[in-house]
Amino acid sequence: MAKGITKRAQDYSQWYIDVVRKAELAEHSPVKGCMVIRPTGYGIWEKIQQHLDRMFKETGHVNAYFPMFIPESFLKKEAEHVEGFAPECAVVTHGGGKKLEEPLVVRPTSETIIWSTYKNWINSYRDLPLLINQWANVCRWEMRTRLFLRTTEFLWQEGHTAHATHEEAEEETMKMVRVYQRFAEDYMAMPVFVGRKTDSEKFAGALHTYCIEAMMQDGKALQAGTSHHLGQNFAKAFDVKFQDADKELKYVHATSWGVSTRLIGGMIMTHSDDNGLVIPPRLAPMPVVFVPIWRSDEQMDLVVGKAREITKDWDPLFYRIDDRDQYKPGYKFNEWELKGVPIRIEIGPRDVEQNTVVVVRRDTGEKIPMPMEGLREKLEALLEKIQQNLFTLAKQRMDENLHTVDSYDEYKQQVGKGGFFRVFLDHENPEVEAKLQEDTRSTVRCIPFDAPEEEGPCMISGKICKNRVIAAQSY
RNA sequence: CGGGGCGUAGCGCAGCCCGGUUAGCGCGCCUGCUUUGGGAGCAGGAGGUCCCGAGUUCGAAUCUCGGCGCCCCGACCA
Repeated sequence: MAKGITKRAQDYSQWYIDVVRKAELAEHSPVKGCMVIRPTGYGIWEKIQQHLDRMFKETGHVNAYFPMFIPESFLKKEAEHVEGFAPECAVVTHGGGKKLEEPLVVRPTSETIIWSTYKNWINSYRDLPLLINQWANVCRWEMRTRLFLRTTEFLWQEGHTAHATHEEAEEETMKMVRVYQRFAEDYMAMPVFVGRKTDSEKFAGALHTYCIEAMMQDGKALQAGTSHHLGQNFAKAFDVKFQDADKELKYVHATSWGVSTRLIGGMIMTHSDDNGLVIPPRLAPMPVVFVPIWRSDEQMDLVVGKAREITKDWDPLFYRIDDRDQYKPGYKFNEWELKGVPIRIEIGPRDVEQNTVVVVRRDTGEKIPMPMEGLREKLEALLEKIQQNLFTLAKQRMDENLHTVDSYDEYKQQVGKGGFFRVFLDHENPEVEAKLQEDTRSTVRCIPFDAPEEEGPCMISGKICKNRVIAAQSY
């Protein structure tokens, strides 16, 4: 495997870029910071969309679309929101050859344009809850970019809901972060911590933010999805009121939640190895590739013909027969491994004679001889096994790199090596968080939901805290 | 915006310090033959604004000055 990709700790960034490039997922565009998603990468995004969209609809949401341009004044209506987003906004000042009366902001997120519209849609408690999602692109002018993880423009989904009560909005916020958790774990095979963001890390304009945090192979954290309880902040800023059953006029309660193409970056850094990309079966646009092996033209007809015969009733999106004549089998083996296809099937003259094929797992490299009969069912079962195995491996890695630390000295020593740290930290004190970040370049990733109850002194200030938080360096 | 590195064929790079044949190598590409169960071999071939500009010199990819662009590491963030 001399031509593979080497995953050394100090070269982790380079390794990541190599996987993205060599698997032909994406590349930088001529416009700095923007990304061209190639067909292979976009196919994975389509699978993510497909599963998530279904989960949203199962929980009562519908899709809609709102404009990309937002009048600058809209953004300014919610004070915290504008403060949080203004520095990273792209602004359009000219149109039709003339200077615009009011500049248009290219959406960094759509709360403002959506709430200015919801105002017209909501009059009565009978209009609630309003449960809408949109698939869109957004633009954030970040200083430093990295393919999939942080690009100037990126694709995402953003849900925006309106509710009659605080409790109902809270329930929605929690429900959606759990949907993200389920998606990450069951579809991406990526275990996550679920919890609440600290006040300094929460969404600009939210009461609080829930999130899922995943651990990459270098031990760094990746925020993989967020769900915000917006309270009545946007309803008040955009004057969205409804008349309740008790005849009172009330402001609605809002939530918003989103995940982005960053998930693809998370997938890469969770599963890929030195031979390239590893795609969890449920996200694989093409789960199975046949590599026929032949010597002569007659053998080629025989072997390729047999592969076509086996697959004649199969879903064409499930597999591909790689009958390209210009490459040798060894080349194809490596190429499909680089591109992360979960299962490769080798079929040669010997196999045809014995009515068997050789099935090769991308996750373990294991070669399994299988009879041609009932192959499709066996492959489905194996894909499920691979999916489970990838999750188990990632979960093991996360558990192994989860540390419980009480002394700040020890934390400072350990945190640079990667991993998540369960620590007592007075996250209600912004100075403590600021010191943590300055000393260690790490942050509180979340205050986890599913953690045992514990009490202890903050490792920086000594103040007694009711729960441990998860701290780590992050992307 | 700070600190480091780079810019030479489609891609990856050597050459530069110490100026001097026709600017070279690997991959890829084209042609032919042999190959095909883990990245094929041989032979022939195409492909260059040496980032841009100015200067020094008989002579610049190489030295000097100025510019532009990219990558990495920080501050900011999904």
